[in-house]
Amino acid sequence: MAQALRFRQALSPLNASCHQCSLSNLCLPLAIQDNDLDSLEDIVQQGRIYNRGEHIFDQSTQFRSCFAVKSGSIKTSIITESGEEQVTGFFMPGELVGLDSMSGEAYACTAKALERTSVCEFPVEKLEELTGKLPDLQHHIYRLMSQEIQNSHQLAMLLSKNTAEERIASLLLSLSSRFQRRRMSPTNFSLPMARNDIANFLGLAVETVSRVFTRFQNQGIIRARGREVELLDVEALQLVTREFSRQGCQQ
Amino acid sequence: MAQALRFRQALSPLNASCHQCSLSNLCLPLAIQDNDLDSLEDIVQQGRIYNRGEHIFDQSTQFRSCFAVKSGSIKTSIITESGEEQVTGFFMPGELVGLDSMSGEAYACTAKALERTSVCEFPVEKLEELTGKLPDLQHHIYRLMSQEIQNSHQLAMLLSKNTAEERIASLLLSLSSRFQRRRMSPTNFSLPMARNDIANFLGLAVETVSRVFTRFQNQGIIRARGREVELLDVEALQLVTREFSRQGCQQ
DNA sequence: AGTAGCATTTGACTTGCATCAATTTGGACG
DNA sequence: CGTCCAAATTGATGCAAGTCAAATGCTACT
Repeated sequence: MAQALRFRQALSPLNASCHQCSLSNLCLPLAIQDNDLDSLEDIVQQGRIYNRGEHIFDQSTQFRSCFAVKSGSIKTSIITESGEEQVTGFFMPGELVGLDSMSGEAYACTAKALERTSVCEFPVEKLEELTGKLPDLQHHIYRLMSQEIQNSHQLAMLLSKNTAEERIASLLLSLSSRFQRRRMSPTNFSLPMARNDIANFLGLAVETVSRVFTRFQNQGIIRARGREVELLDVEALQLVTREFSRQGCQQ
Repeated sequence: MAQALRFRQALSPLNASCHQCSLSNLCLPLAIQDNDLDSLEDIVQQGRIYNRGEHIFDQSTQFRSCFAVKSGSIKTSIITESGEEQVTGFFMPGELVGLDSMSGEAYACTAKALERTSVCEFPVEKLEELTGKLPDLQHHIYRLMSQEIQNSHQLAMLLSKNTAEERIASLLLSLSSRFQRRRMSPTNFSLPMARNDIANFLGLAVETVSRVFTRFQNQGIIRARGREVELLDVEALQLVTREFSRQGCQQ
């Protein structure tokens, strides 16, 4: 019986060790030596499973850990005193949530499961201790945080310079490439988030998102039924995201 | 002669050691023990002085160092292939530039001196080595990077949810508090950047920035002559930034 | 299976800000 | 000290996207 249990644990994606985890090369690419992975594994806690809509943490939670998404997906958002929400990101398997909270006592944002989601938990205290010992791991964390800053700058650029169509095309392409990284279809996937979240993330009204989706559909660029999306013409999408820049060139 | 030179070095703000630097408690707050400061000082290079408009680095420069602003100010921006510019931040004395570039080979943005500006240079390789040895310093860097992510999220929120007036009020208040941190007047300062940079940063047209400035002036909230700004009614400004939220509350 | 309560879509109308155009101001420099 | 060019201001107009309103589609729950 104990044998059977151990066996089950080894196979279940939810309890997979870092070594076995199919995401380890996303979550902790190259950087980490095999024996370093052992040390990391010592501090990783298998997080629980969250149902759709459940909070992993919110802005009143004391900051304790970062979380790697194992399966499912998470949205992070800032909620202002007045209840306004600003979605700051969507996180898919292999991506790390909580890096923006490494200053301050409480989390800087609220993280909510968009669907049934499982995570790995990295207690920061132990993580910092470990990165002090493993230069490669430290370097990797720096990279991830820096990447997070860049992503956010890209978002700011999108928000300040691009039209609704361009923003949505960008998001679709971003999702596409992230599905591809996980060896899933880059052209046929189901959106983990609601139209509302897309709109909020991209600084648009829901109605506008909806309209752009149907416009893209009428142009034969995508096919969308609810959350199911098929990218029919990726090149056209890429063209949309660059439309603005091309105009800039012509001047 | 050698004596005289050493003496000059010790006093000049441009060559001040970290111990002597008046900014050290901004740039490296509390976190750093006194003897740790020695180690840090060993790796810090006294950067040169940049004239207004000079590049500290750009997106084609190989990433090598982060820079702390000692005097003057810097603007960072992303320049797209098509020449579009998106200003991503303004950096004043005591603030650290380049954290967004810690992934990748080249800098993620372009940094330009807004006025005559001097910097300290931290070669990343040595910095990473040092943070591996000094947990407090490592923690501090994590904090700074995390703060940078949060700032960028705040900017995204500003861009996606707030009106022109709210954005500009926010910027003025941000500058105000940063001047205050440096023990300078929080109500009477001169903008280091042009209207153009403000507009770009806030996702507005220059004309709009100009109009909002005069509107604020007519309302008696500020007084502005070119780059010289006086905040006459800080509370009113704060009220402007919250106007949106208040409406949200009323619903 | 039926219903309640959201999420999404579609249409009609409004508006804040961009754009275009024309001055005015101001700083650098011979 | 005047000249020149870039920065800033001001005015007039148009449009992309927001808002309001209503219909339809989902999905979960009893």
